[in-house]
Amino acid sequence: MPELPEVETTRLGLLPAVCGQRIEHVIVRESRLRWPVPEDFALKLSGMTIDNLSRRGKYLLWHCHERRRDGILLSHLGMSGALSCTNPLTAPGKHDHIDIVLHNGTAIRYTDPRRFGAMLWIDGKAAQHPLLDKLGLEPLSEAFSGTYLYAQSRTRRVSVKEFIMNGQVVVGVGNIYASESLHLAGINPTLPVGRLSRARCQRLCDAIRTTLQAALNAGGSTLRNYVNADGAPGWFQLSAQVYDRAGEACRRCEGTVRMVTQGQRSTFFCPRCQR
DNA sequence: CGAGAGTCCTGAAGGC
DNA sequence: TGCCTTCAGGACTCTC
Repeated sequence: MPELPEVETTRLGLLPAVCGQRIEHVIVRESRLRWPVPEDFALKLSGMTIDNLSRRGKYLLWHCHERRRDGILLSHLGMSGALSCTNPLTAPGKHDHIDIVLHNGTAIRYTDPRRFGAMLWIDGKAAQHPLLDKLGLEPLSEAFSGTYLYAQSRTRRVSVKEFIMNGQVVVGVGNIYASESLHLAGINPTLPVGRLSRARCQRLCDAIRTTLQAALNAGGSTLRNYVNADGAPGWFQLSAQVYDRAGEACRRCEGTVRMVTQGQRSTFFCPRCQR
């Protein structure tokens, strides 16, 4: 499932293929995504030139313009979505919901078996949208620090794991990387976040950075059907320290990895070296 | 406002 | 073999 590193990998893969390209037409085969694809979606996109592809959290922002019209295509991969470059003549599969056909003859194909993803259109130049307005800090930005985590968490009673997965605090830390980051930081995921010391918040911040950066360097991770923009599967999960390893030996100490449920999500951790 | 539960969806996995 | 049930998971949305 795409987490921030996968989304960034997708962005980097698509960037050279779409930048400066005019959109010839758009085919919407299935409009029932996370939110219904608007009726006029294809119409709004047609004729637009893609100027840039940026990312905010796990959202991709396709900045477009026409003669006297600007807009942003906002896309999200949900948990099973993928964007790939393809020949538009290639027969679409069962879950190939949208094709964005470019002037150069290639198509950006959006595939998403579970349809948790999204494709929306924002009129105008400003990246203002209810979905973007309340997002927390980018984990790889300067502003994201131990001090920030400490300050934001003082009054909160949720567990540290649920806290770092809250997109209004920090974006892009999904279920896999939350477990991995906490393991690296040596912090028990069930601790109430409001009780973490300054020093531990700093360790956690560093661990989140390190974990996401490592995944980014590796080209994104994958579970089951994730495919990046070049069609190559990632491999980060092969080096997971705790995720999906319940009952197995901790890779850092003599402990055994345990699974617990937090906020209806599974968490993996080593009770021996995460306290 | 914060916390917790509910919701969308389909493929994989397990039980019988 | 095949049907049925359960579960996972991002993140918005609702309820308390």
